[in-house]
Amino acid sequence: MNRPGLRERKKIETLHRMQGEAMRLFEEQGYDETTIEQIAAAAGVSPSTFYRYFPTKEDVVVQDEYDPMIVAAFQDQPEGMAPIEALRTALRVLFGQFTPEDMERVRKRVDIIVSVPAVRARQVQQSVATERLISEMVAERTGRDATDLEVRHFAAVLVASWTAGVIAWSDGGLGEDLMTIMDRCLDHLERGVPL
Amino acid sequence: MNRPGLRERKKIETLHRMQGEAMRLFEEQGYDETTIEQIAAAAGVSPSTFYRYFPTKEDVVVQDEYDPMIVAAFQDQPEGMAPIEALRTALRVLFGQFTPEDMERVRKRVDIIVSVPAVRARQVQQSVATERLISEMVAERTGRDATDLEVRHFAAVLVASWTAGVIAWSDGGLGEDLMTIMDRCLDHLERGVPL
DNA sequence: GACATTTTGATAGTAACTATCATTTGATAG
DNA sequence: CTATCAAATGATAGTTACTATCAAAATGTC
Repeated sequence: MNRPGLRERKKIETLHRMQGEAMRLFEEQGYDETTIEQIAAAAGVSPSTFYRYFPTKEDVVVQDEYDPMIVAAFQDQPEGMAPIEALRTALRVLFGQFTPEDMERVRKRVDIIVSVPAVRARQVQQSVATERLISEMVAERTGRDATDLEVRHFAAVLVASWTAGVIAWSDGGLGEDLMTIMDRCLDHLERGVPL
Repeated sequence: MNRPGLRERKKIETLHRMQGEAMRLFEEQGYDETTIEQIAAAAGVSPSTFYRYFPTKEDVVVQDEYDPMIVAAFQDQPEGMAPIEALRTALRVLFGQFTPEDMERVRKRVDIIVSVPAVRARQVQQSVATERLISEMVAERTGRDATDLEVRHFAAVLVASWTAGVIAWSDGGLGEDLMTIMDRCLDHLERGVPL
């Protein structure tokens, strides 16, 4: 069996070091004021290496490994469960595994995503991929086609709901925790967003 | 009263010429393969002038004058009307004023928005502004606060629904017209996106 | 026609990103 | 342990979007 190996371990370590140093520099001097050269230098690598790990500067903030976890948690839910309910439960399970440090990291990232337009834009590109993922999972679950208007609409609206929740959580200070806000958003959505 | 004047007329003309030439070049040789220098040259202006009209290359596709029209049409709707219904009607009114040529132009723009990630990202930044606009209009109408979670959630989800509709329309070939698709999306949303 | 103001053009510079090739480092077989 | 191969890194040069600044031209006003 393929044990991790020094090579792979070093790569992961380098990746995390670059992300860590980048976040530190962003906090200290701002996103736009930080160059890739600085990030690379702080992490002890060349700019070339930076670009091998992150296709764009924005990715150093946006990139994470949560998507496959969500997919797994979603598919763990029982067949008969309604899609929106399955997703809610999946998120609950995922958050349950997060340490407070994880949450703090997420919050810092979201802060930048919300406040730097270019990063937010990049995040949205990610969301498009997530939408497709949801469309496919939901299509499989309901026996519909993934290109069906209502399936795609469901995915788009759900991602928007989720995003709105995260943003509200991030700039809402320490008011409520993320899951509570998410529940309120999903409830509101299920009722047809009445006002 | 301020009559248009030669100066303003020329500016509008220059703006439209740049957008027109840009769209032509994008169609002919692709978005990424077209430089701002080329667009400026084709429109008979300097690159400096291009940047005075459009802050980014993406804006030449994304920028339009529809937002204020939507706001106006929305505020024309009777007080008592539910927000989602008022918006639906406002859109219907707006589309009614569009010529087939307008629609063709919109479709070409949407094609690029959907297919070029950078442009789509820029469009999303616009959408964030639109969300805020909707939040404020809805807040005024319902007597709530514009920073209220449910108000912001409503705006976010509504913009997502609308966007999903436009995208489906754009790559759905000549199947249905935009307003029909929009109606289906808004209906689906009002019912709580059941599947 | 003279003057003020707005719009444009030209120039130089920064930084993100790409492409390419030589160099180093970790994995592997003998 | 060494020789060899593959993967990862570094260095270099170049393109292009975008910024800042100042001089020149076009337009509006008296």
